[in-house]
Amino acid sequence: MSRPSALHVTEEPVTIAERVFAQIQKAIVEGEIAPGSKLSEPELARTYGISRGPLREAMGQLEARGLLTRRPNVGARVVTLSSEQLLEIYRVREALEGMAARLAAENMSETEVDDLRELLEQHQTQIEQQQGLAYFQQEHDLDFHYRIVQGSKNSRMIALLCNDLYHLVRMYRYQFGMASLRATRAFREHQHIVDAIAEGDGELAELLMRHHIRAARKNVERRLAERQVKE
Amino acid sequence: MSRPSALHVTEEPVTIAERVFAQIQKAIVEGEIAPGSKLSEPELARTYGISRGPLREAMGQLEARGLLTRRPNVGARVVTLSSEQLLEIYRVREALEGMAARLAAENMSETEVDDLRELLEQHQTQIEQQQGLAYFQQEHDLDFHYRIVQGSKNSRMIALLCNDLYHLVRMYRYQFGMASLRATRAFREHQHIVDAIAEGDGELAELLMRHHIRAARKNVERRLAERQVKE
DNA sequence: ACTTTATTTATTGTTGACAATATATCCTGC
DNA sequence: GCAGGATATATTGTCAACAATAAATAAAGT
Repeated sequence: MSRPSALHVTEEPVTIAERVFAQIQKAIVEGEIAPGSKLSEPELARTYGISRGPLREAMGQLEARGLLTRRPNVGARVVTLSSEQLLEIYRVREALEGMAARLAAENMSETEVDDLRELLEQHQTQIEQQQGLAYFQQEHDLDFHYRIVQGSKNSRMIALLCNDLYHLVRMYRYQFGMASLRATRAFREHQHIVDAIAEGDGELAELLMRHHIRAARKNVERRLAERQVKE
Repeated sequence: MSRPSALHVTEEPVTIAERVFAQIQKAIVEGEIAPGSKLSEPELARTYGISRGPLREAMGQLEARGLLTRRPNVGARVVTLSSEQLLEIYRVREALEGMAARLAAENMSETEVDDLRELLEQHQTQIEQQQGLAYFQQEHDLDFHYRIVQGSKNSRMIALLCNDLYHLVRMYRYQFGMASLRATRAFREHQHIVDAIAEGDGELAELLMRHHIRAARKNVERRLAERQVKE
């Protein structure tokens, strides 16, 4: 089962396992299948109208993506991403996205940079509509970070972040509604990153991106600490 | 099928799929199953004495690890890692291992650092026996980089590098026999990295590690260029 | 009433068979 | 001899059934 991607070529046959993998992934990320919940193969097979064979294959891929864990003879359970794990992911993101920004500065065409600026304009409109109170990243090509990673032209990095980690991050966002409350600042940081990329300044792009992700991590840390005090 | 790890707890049941996954992974990494070769399910099932169901699950996991690709209705093929892809992996490694070294400087205990120095002593003996001509990294706990990543205590990073990428790197080494010819220099760099970690200097540890990986990448680039001239 | 043991039920892991698809082989025409 | 079409064969994807294991329930003991 090859990994489904957003740029799926429609002539290529798609196995049942691949289709169901995408459906279950979406259901998990969006919380329709709750974190921590036990997955029943017979039930899921009935729900999707397939046999358990391809369902198990789909579940294997979901496990490989970190969205669920499986224990032999016991079954599969959707992950509950602890705050420690979320912070771990931010460390990985800092490293990888920093490097991605550096590579994007080297590899992105002028057209691509223009497209990215246009995306930021859309984001600006969005922020204004929310009166500077929130900055949501939408999926895939509408997500600033996703676009930078694509701009790195490093397929391994793209696979790690866009196929794996970003799903986990989105899952956490659905769960805890962690819209960025640093909207205007985050937006400005995005703009600076694009400026550095446009100038082909890889070192600066990396520095700015790492700082940006680190600030987001610290923000998450702060909010987790606040929540802990509340409990 | 949970990911088999080197620290496998023996009381936990191991499915056939997990067992065969490990066997096939080893066979692929060590070149026993040649890069580029087509995998036949009936043949592999006969070889390992199992049915095709768990074999397919194992192959799904191998695909998730990047060791093979699968096309619907066509079958699976062991990857041939191109030089571009190898260089991509070095970029990812530079980013992740740099961050891992930083985290190791924060998280490793004195005992762990001592153990690491001891490993380096063994490595020194090895280099002397080879008259400074080669510096092989052996598997897992005997591999310097593996140990640093473990020292990061970041499970996500460990999963990405130790469970995924390092297998690919080892596969390439088996294929092209790319023992490090910068033995004494690489060894000295390892020592400096450990020094920085021992001092708890995360920034320096990261800088040194990144430089080390970058030097290795440039070395690979140079050798690929030389080989191209030869052809 | 609570704990332990035994039994039942449901689920997970595996197998072999069938359907669908691709590949290999054979045949015909130029 | 080569190209294209037809046929045969092998492989891949899926299904349903069986075996093994864990969880749930019931029964027995204290």
